[in-house]
Amino acid sequence: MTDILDAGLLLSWYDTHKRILPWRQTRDPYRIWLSEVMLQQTQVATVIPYYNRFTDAFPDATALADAQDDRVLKMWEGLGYYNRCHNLLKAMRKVRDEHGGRVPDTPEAFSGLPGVGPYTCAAVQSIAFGHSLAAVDGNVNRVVTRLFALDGVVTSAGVKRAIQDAVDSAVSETRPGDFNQAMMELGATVCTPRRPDCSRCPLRSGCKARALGRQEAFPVKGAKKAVPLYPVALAVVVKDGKILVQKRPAKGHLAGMWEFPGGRVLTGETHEDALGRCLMDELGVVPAVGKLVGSVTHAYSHFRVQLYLYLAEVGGGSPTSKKGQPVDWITTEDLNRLAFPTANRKLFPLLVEALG
DNA sequence: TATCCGTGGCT
DNA sequence: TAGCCAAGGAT
Repeated sequence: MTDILDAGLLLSWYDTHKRILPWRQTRDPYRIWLSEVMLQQTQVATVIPYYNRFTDAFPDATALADAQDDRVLKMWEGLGYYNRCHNLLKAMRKVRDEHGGRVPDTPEAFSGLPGVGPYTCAAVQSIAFGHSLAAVDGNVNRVVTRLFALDGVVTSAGVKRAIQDAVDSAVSETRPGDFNQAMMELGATVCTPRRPDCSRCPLRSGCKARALGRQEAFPVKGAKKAVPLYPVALAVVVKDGKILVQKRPAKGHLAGMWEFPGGRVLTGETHEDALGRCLMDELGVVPAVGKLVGSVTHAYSHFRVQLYLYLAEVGGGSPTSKKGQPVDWITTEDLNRLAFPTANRKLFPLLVEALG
């Protein structure tokens, strides 16, 4: 019953054991919001330096709204899920233009902003404004499915409803922000995916999974899909000591990031075939493909790639964007001024060595 | 409901 | 080592 998820026990534990984190040293809704977006699917230790750089460079919502897209994306570089960055920027501009620069203080107004889903809305509105809304994230899923030994795949409608009902009933009316953070803190530091330390858990006496000795059996996950490996051929087109780079489209995979031209090697194609096809489609040029600079592999969420980087030159004509994506010639020093995906960035040392 | 969307740390 | 996982949202 309500004893199983006891907000009083949880809050007492949190008061004693919570970690000191940068976004816990402020009540600024903008900073709390920024931290929540960065923390989506991203670990605390990874976020901290990014959060500190952002708050230094953009101390409030209007400062971020006024910033140039490329500068913000460059600061996000390496954090992943780049649509979070694009949506955050869109949202800040709405805050500036439609809310007088103040973060909306009601769930109704806040939840309509780009990149703000059910979790982020509940987290920000409870932590920053004291609204009694229960936030459900991966930690909460794990803690609650264990407390109540919820069988069934955690992403199924029934289990999701059971989890939401449990936290809705338990969330503190007086300290909802701390309640939400306490649930997540418990999941992150005690009720961990592997080898949870039940001896340190304030809710251990009522935990059904522990009573069954099956803590690690929850949450139940669905079947996982195999991830394909795609070969990708890329070109370092060199001319007058400069390198050709292009910007990815504003939507989709790695939106707005810069990269070397090239693309998937289709079945039956040679690497040179693929480079010829891709550079003609994207830039309207026929490359003279030279030696292989090097190769790296990289894993994304739903597929892996093996990148093969080739030296190349273009003869007559100059590369021109055929798909509306900006194109630029840059020096090796400029590589660090633009936002590149990590997979491309892995190739930089090989490239610098090859161009020696 | 299922899939897409990154990266780094951990075991 | 290879897979798992993390303070999710959009479509």
